[in-house]
Amino acid sequence: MTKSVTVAMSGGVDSSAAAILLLEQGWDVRGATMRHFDSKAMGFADGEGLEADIERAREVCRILGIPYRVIDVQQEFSREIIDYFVKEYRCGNTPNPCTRCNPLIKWGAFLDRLDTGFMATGHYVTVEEQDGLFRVFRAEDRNRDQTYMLWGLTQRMLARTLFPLDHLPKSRVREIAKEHDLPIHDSPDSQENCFIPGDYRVFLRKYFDEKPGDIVLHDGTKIGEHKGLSFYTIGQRRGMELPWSAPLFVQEIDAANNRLIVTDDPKRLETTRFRIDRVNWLDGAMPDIDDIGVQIRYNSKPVAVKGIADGVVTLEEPVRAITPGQSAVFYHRARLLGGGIIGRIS
RNA sequence: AAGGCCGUCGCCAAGUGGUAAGGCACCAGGUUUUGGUUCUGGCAUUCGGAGGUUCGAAUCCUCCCGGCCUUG
Repeated sequence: MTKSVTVAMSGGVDSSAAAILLLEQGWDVRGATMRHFDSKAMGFADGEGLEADIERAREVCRILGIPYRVIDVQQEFSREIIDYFVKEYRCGNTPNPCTRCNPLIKWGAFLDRLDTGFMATGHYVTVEEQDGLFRVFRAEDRNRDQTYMLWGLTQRMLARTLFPLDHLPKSRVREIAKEHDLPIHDSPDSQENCFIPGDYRVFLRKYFDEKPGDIVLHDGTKIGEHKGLSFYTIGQRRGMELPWSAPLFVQEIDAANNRLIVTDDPKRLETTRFRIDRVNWLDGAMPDIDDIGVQIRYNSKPVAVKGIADGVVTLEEPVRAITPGQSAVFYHRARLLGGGIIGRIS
């Protein structure tokens, strides 16, 4: 009997190609998309946003001749992701909704509702079973690697997941889509925040009022006024609207005093320690490995970890703009070990 | 009132006769399943105003306007 798998279809090239590959491998393939928010209510125009993605996914499944359905996870998404997103900005943090949505919604509410044993996604990551554990590795096409977003996954989730794109370059994925006459083979790669059209700050204003306050230099001198703390994140350069001899970067968000602390000295953005909360290790526990690197940003190189103890990560060398609310992701070379949420180190 | 200094892009600022550097800010793109970073491109036909000298002026001269400092 053929095993069945549901491909989480985004309406894009990657998940569509994943479905094709699985079909070629002989799987009983179905397609599904999660409806995690109300496109219209969130302010997306017709032809954009989730409903448009759903129609594209539906069309792809029609062409491939596989069943398709939409699974509603709005309640969970609203509670776990949107509320969280707003709350984090409110207290001066910079949330990373994707890394939370993955374990809680996509590999949570969505996966729970599938009627197939497996789920497949269009992520560019590699998974191998070693010593009875599923281990996740960076994609061969490093430019496409998406392991950073998956630090919250567990063995239980990985056991049910397939990543058919693991060894493919993006160019090949596009070819596959084209060979099958999918209308989306040349669709653009990336979106921004999937549930917010345009500027996230406009969205935040529906939940709370932005409160202007002081912009102070690292020595405490007031040099301007900010538009509301949620307009900024650590390391940010744009948006201060302050003429200065050199670029100014956000050094700290002082939510308690509604102040934005900025600096023109990039050295001051560097840190070698940070708190880490809600840690998850893919193996179920912190692996006994010496050579651990941590990546504190989606597009950056990992830095060698000196130690992890009492919820504090110490680095071998300073890193710029470590930002509370963002994800710190641990690696051993190409292998994803786990991650956590960066906290404030008082 | 007199003497001195100064007035160049939103801010800072080069340029003292040869046809407007640069930094910041801002804007537009590229990169990117968060935010941010970063990269690329754009950004004064014009130098407080009006005249004059000159082949040619932001640069020299005259007057006016505005700001700052010093002495009354």
